[in-house]
Amino acid sequence: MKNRPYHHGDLPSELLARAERTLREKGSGALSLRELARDIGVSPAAPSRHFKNKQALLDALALNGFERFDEAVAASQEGVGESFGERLDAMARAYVDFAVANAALLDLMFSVKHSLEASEALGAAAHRWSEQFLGLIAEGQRRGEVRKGPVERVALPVFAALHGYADLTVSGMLPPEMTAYGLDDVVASVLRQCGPE
Amino acid sequence: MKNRPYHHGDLPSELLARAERTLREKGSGALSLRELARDIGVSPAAPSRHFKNKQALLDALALNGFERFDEAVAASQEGVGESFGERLDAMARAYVDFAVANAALLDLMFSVKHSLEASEALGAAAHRWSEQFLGLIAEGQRRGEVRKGPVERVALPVFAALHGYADLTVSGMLPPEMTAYGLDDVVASVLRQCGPE
DNA sequence: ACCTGAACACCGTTCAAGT
DNA sequence: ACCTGAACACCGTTCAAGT
Repeated sequence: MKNRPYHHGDLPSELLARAERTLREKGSGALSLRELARDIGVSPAAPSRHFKNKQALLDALALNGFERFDEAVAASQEGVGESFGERLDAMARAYVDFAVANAALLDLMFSVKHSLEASEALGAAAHRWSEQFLGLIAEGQRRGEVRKGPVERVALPVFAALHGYADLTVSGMLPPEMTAYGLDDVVASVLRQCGPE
Repeated sequence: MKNRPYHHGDLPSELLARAERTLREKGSGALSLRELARDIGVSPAAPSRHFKNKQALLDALALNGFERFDEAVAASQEGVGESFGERLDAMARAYVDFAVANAALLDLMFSVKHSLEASEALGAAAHRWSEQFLGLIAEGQRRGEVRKGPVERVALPVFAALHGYADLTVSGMLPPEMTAYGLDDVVASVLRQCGPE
């Protein structure tokens, strides 16, 4: 199936793919460029042609993660009702699902230490996602289902609640029995907090 | 001042102290046992007498962090009014202050990968803090300032909002101008969401 | 009991040299 | 253009040996 034109074919994407797999399976601490190269069957110096250093590979992984996150969030809004409650619930569920399925990757995405070049692209990807979120709140306001006020300020507490719940779930700080109704409770309380009047 | 009885005196606590300093100044990635030993003026093998391996030192750091966190949260409740709003505000502020002042440490505390022996002690420390938090909510209910219901379920969305806001602040995902009123907005929205009826 | 010295197997990164 | 081979300076960890 895999056609290696000359030396390898597409080392960069195979590096990314393998890196993400070990990220998922063994955590970010266990990610070694040399091991990656070994598994792929290439010399220890080969990766450096495509990623300046290890951080560059991590940055690429994070960027890729944000893009898929954007897509997942956008997809969650398709074929769902128009009410704010339904749309928020769908988005919250997409958020938490992504977080659970990509725990180590999410950690990377929201980690502080990114190179300067990367944080530009990362900032853009994060911005695209925040635009989706702000759009949801703004539409809720237009429909009169969310209270008035500057959209960023109304959105922040909502964002904090979703992000916090996702983070708590992923880091295992939640009593397991709570995962059953936890998100429902969070969404319900956000709706209560957002309501007009 | 420092009296070195024979070989060093108190290597374990000097290791912890230095480790936390580099954690704060250069992040968790830059923490090296060998460098620590070098700075202290001790052989590379010396640390292993006191911490079985690197993870054990990280565990000890995290545990220590939780203890100080517990204290800071408890201290925030002293000399503050009795209303739920005031007490919640004080606790939220203590939470975020600690998070900002100890970003890398907090990351460690809420990180997934702890050894099994450590996670027992860590779980206990995390439990003590959650007891404080649940106590706050329960008292709010007793005073009729927080709506009724199982205290863990009422508390979870509140906890998620605080934790999420702290995490967003620390990871720099918040537009800087928002840090001025962000926490006020979060606390206000939590109060709205918690209110009875 | 506490630490040293030396060793082992591993890193990330660089750079000449090969194809 | 893409990769290899070899080297460099660093790791964490172990273990005999010293005090």
